[in-house]
Amino acid sequence: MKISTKGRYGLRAMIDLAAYGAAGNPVFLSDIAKRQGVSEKYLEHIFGTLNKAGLVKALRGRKGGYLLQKQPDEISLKEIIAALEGPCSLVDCVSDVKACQKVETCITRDVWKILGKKIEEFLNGYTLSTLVRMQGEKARQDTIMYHI
Amino acid sequence: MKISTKGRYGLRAMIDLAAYGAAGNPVFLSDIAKRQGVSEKYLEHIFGTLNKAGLVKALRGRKGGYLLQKQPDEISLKEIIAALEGPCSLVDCVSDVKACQKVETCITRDVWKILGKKIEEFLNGYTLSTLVRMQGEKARQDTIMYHI
DNA sequence: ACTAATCCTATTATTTTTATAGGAAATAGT
DNA sequence: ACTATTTCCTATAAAAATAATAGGATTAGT
Repeated sequence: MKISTKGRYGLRAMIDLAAYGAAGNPVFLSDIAKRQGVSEKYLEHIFGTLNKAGLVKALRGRKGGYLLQKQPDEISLKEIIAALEGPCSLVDCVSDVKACQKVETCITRDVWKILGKKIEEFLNGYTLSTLVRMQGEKARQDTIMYHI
Repeated sequence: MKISTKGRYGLRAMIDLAAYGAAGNPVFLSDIAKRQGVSEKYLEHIFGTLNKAGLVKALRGRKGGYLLQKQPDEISLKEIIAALEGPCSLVDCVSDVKACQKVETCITRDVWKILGKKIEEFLNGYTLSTLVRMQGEKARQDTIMYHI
């Protein structure tokens, strides 16, 4: 039960994009990759997925780059993770009843289903703007700590 | 973010063991495997893990089989899943700070940490006896439905 | 001794993850 | 038109994790 690099890198990249693209100007993937310490080539794939999911908008050519498709407070963590990691169904039989014969009687399916819902609700509680704000507060906290 | 077959089969097997071994008599792995529709050879591995984790007790030889190491209401889902799937840390840096350089400043780590805790708490809320009871209720419900 | 159960180690096939590589397509500036 | 710089698309591949299978060793009741 781990988040893959796609989800981890992708989320960090989206926060980066929300922070650095706030003014409405497109952000180069190369810059995000550099700041986040991730291979640009790998990030391309991730942004391809995010693009198809309608979460980012790309401008090609020189002076191109990426923009958020919606406002940071309208993009929930759930959407991002769902796009990159697939739906939060912890077992296949929750989203696809044909995945198991015992669907009707199996109690564990119910438990996994509830937990999946809980995870979704949790992720729905955070938007990109939430995270950007938290990130800012954390950085400031660190600075204060450093000066003491 | 999926539960692997080890976790899925293992949990179902533990519920099975709790239900059929309630009287204190050991249960054959072959019987559990048959009831759960899982390869006996594969279940052996899973029970090896559960054994080392101190969740089940094995009796070898003829008339052998498996017993729960503790009472069904003392075994939480969290213990079972932790034994079979590893700790509920969704990213490595939560349990191992050396896994990433950005640990101090990264806000996503905090989010994953909180979510991991939530999942743990959820799983801690269910014990084997809870699930056996729920299973029983569900079966009864189905029977009633069937008779209508 | 025989039988039936768990235990242990090795092997293997498949799938998923984690990338890398190379070029195509688009666009801004010259 | 040309060039530089960006995203886009497809293919490939190495590594790791998953999902088993196989064969025999060990244990214990009859």
